[in-house]
Amino acid sequence: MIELYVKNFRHVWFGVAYQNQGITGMAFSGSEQESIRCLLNGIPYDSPFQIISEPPNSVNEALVAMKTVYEGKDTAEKVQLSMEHLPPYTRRVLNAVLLIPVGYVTSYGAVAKSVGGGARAVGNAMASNPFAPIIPCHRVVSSNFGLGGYSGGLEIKVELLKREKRGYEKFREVQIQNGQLQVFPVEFVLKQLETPKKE
DNA sequence: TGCAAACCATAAC
DNA sequence: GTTATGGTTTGCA
Repeated sequence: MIELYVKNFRHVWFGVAYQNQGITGMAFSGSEQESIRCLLNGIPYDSPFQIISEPPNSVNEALVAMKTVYEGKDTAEKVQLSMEHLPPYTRRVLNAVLLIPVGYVTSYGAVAKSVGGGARAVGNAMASNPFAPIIPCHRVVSSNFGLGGYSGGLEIKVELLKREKRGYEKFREVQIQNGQLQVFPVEFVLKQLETPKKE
């Protein structure tokens, strides 16, 4: 049995799917219905589920963590995610993306270089990320610092990035499992965003 | 700048 | 097996 939990923080509905003592998916949106719909999207069509109001501790922590990331604050605690149901490559990508610090972004190609595979494959992994925004796929953008895409809508992606602005100026590298990943200040994206289109 | 061709894991047939 | 499909990238006119 899959259990679904949704909770409203300041007009945003955060939801978590819980199965076998583990968190298998999450979603957020402006309406309760939509959040539940997204959660259901991530589970097999005919699996039984129920919506529950009293979440266990781990779920509650996840909900709070989601809210924290959503608001652009620095995340303190790590949430335990179960990714066994995901394809191996997707898992590698998601684990790498998880290490992108607040205030920085990277590109699909850069992620690809650090975990193997190609940029488009990384894009696919992002598109199927069940753990947004905890796994910060919003911090992955095009190589030219264009936005790229976002399943939840590009506006949300921009909002999240704006809130994560930290005033960094230089790129840097972070250690991931078996390599390094270049990350760049989120400002690079925001700046390019406001460059006026030329007439 | 714009377009075409390479790129690569997954899901769907 | 094979094909189709992207939240890409790069090169070249």
